Amino acid sequence: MFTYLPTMNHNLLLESISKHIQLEDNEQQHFLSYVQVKKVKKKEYLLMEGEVNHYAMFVNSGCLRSYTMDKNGFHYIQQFAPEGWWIGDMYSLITKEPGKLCIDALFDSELLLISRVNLDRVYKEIPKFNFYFRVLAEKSLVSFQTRAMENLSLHAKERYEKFCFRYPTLIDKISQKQVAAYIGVTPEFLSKMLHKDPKVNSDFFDVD
Amino acid sequence: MFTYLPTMNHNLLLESISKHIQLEDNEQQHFLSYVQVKKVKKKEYLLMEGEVNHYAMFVNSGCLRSYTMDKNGFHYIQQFAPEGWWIGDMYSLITKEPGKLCIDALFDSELLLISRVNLDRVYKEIPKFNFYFRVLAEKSLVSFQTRAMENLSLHAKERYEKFCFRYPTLIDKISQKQVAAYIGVTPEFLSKMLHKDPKVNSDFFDVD
DNA sequence: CGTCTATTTGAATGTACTCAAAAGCGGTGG
DNA sequence: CCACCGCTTTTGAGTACATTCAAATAGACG
Repeated sequence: MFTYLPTMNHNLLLESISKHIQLEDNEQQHFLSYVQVKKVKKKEYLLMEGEVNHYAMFVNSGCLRSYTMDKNGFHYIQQFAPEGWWIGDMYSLITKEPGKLCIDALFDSELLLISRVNLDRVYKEIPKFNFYFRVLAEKSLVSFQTRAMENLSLHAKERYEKFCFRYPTLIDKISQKQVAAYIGVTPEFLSKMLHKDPKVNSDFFDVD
Repeated sequence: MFTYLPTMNHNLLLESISKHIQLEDNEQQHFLSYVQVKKVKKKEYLLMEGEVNHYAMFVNSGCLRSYTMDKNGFHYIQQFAPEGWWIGDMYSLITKEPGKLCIDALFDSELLLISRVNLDRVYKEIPKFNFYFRVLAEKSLVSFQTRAMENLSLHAKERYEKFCFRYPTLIDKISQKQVAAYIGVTPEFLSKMLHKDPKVNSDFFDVD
């Protein structure tokens, strides 16, 4: 038998889990036996439109993104997943049917994968993971409820500010094109928006 | 001691639960002891902006809505909750902090309420409810992920069609104003949209 | 019946898109 | 190390979708 001792690769994930539930040593090892490490290069696909998503993915380093495409080839980014985030096509994971999301890597990344099949085993064998993933799903739900409303009610500039607030570590790492696809405008418009009216606080220049 | 026999009021809820988990008779009674019935009149508030949401609400009959307001007094409807739906301010329920949602009744309605405190007891005393509410949260998550993307990528007309698809029972019951607040347009624009270009399929009228 | 709210309609306006073309930037190969 | 290629960013002119404001009409409810 293998023993599944936690390695450096698992630190971030175990830390996330320990914030919500307490695992016995054997439970931890049992859980980690269901987890595999995967390294991907920038631009590598983890899921393509129309595929069934077999894995929930936890990002150890790097950054993934999930997005949909419309008939005109426009991208709409559903989520970025920097270090410490989970990502996947929840629809496909739940229903086991082909989904509409693409997932790929914005940078070289290291991931932890847990297959849907193993996830079901985890729920059955270590029921407290129902609690962990319930809490995660609820938090994610709040985040998407908020974004759904923001996408209706806010102008592009305000959506840009929300983006900056939500992903402060990404602003200076990803291209404007990615940001545009997240806030739902064309790259051309985002460029114009960021140039005109450069948010100069005129108070700084007030001279008598 | 009271006994908490299921009444007609609980049928819909028990049905929903039984689709996901199986309860022993004593578990069912235990659960129902945490649930209270509430009747509300049309336009009655269940939660106002800035309040802490103490109850998860299940709609037995009638219909609730949750919405936010912007500085101009515009309404943006996050969700309708017709018969058989859960509703609440998930942010406030999770964090125990004041939320930004308002919840009120579109029609006279009958609700089942379970307080956050009792919900925590349920999770502790009948852990399989973690499974039930995890599955619900995941489904709701998918729905809001989808809507967040739709609100970025679709035109008003397409968002209207999605609304019709999502709430087929509501189309002929609620006012255009409510629909406008859900799809994120002004009532004036929705009115124009529904009048011009009345979706006549010209094939039907093709004469040689 | 009267009042209040929802709906309709029109004209002027604004936010964001489309299309086009030029300039900038990064990586790769010779 | 430079030249080239592909992709991103910038900029402009014209357009489209949706809003604002205003006013008239229709509907709902006590």
